Amino acid sequence: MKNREIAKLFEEMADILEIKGDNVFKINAYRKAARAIGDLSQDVDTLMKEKSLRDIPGVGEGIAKKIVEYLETGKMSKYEELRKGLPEGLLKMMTIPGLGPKTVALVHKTKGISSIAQLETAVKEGRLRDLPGLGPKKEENILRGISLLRQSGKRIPLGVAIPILDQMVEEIKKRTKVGKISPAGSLRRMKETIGDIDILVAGRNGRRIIQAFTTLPQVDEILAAGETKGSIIVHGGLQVDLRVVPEASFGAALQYFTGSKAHNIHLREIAKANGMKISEYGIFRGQRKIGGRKEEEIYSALGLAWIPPEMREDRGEVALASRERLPALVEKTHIRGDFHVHSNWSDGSASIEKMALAARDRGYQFVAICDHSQSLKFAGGLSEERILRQIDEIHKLNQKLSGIVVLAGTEVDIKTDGSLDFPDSILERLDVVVAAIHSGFKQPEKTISRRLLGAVENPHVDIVAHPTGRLISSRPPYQVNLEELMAKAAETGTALEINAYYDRLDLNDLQCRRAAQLGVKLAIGTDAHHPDQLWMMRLGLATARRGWLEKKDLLNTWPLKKIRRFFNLN
DNA sequence: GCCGTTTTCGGCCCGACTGTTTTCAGTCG
Repeated sequence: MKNREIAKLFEEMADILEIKGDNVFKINAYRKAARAIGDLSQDVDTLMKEKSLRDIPGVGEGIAKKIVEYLETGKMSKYEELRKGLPEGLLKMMTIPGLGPKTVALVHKTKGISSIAQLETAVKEGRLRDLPGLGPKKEENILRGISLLRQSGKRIPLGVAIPILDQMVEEIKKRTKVGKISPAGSLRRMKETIGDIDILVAGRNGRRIIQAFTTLPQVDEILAAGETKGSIIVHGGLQVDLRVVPEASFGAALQYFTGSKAHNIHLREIAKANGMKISEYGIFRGQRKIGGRKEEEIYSALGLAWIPPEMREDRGEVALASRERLPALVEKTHIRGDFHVHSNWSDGSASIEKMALAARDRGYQFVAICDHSQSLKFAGGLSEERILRQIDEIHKLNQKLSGIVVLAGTEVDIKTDGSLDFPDSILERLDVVVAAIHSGFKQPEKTISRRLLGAVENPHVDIVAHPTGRLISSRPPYQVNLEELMAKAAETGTALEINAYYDRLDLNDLQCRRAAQLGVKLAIGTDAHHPDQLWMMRLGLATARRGWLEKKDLLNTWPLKKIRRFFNLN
């Protein structure tokens, strides 16, 4: 799958054209195409063979030709040509916050600067003073941008950002009187990683609210503090922006700042084509404001159904909203249980009973205890004898507990040779068999795919856990032919997991969507090792919603009876 | 470079903040 690779090339071409001062619309066209290609759930190679590259929105004759050239020859001549004579360092300089293409081009042209290090030295030696538009403040900003880039600049997992947000919102509420307050941006869309946190507040006294915000104890640095916008860096290097708007514009602002950018541009195009204009203050026909207090007013003025934030990525949702054909996304209240938690029998830190009671407190009807299997020594994997004892213990516990059913399960290892870590005689005694790869991540695609396909074909395996093995902040996915895996899972009635652990989210949003298209059922498991981690169901649910899943697609929403039938249990 | 129930040419989202400006450019989201 070369999608990401190609997307990156176009993205880089856009950066280069920007430095060269080329037509901004052409630059945007490249960016738009790059994003669309990066978002594809199907292989571009397949699309090329089907002659349907031009069906990708934003891909026209020119870009399609470039894709074909790259897939056939491994090279893109236009890219090579643009790259020629352009130091790598210039593109790196573009990533310094506050520094854009104009400034990069200026210092390169006039001072021959072509790397971040050279830029830093030049500023410190005062060699940029004579340039137009470069005063002392700007020099200071460049240095700060460089240090900011060095200490952070990375996106953080959603599951790390959410607790930070919750704490800040509490603190702001304590310190000043605010009306409505809501996260916006990628956090509200529940994207798997967050670049910065956006908070939106309805209130009258902007200056006072911004003041309360910029003096929070978490603040490391203040980047901006105006009438309506404050921007800070908190400990750990994360940027948090807060905006204050009047109550009458709150909906418009929430819509606007939630994005995504591509989604908003799409809406604005529709508005413009129909003689309207959208801004964060409302939707207008001429001078007349026709909506803005509520988010729904923006969408309805455009003839669209309200679109859930998780879908706002310009991946086809706008067209569906115009035809009243949006999927009815699965909701929190639909969730009846968790398919994958650990106990202190393996590497969890709480007893089975504690996990069960915590699940009951969350309103669940069932929870599956899926401890590791024998090979996983470092995780305290259960021997055959111990898992039989655990099954007994779970049966006894179910006699005792009311209001929650504990399912006896396992997270059985798929070993490097493709065999499962328990014999069928054990697996057939379990309610839920979750199979997963924990070793041999570097094996070639054919080998890994064969291991996973073997697991899916085993009649006792109900769910394949974290199917790609990626860790968001530290490990790329292993090589697996997902398309083939999904087809086989659909055929055998095996579910694929949405592992909701904050560093996994595996399958991810687009993969979920593709799976559902192919008729695969999904099952969220939090992989919680402690009762305090059960909340991550929220992350798994978000991933499901971002993957456009409906109630029927997700086993967690089904009654236990129906689940048992799907798993072929009596 | 893309795109078309206004268009195959002439458009292509919109506003805040900052800094260095005396009316605006650059950057960001």
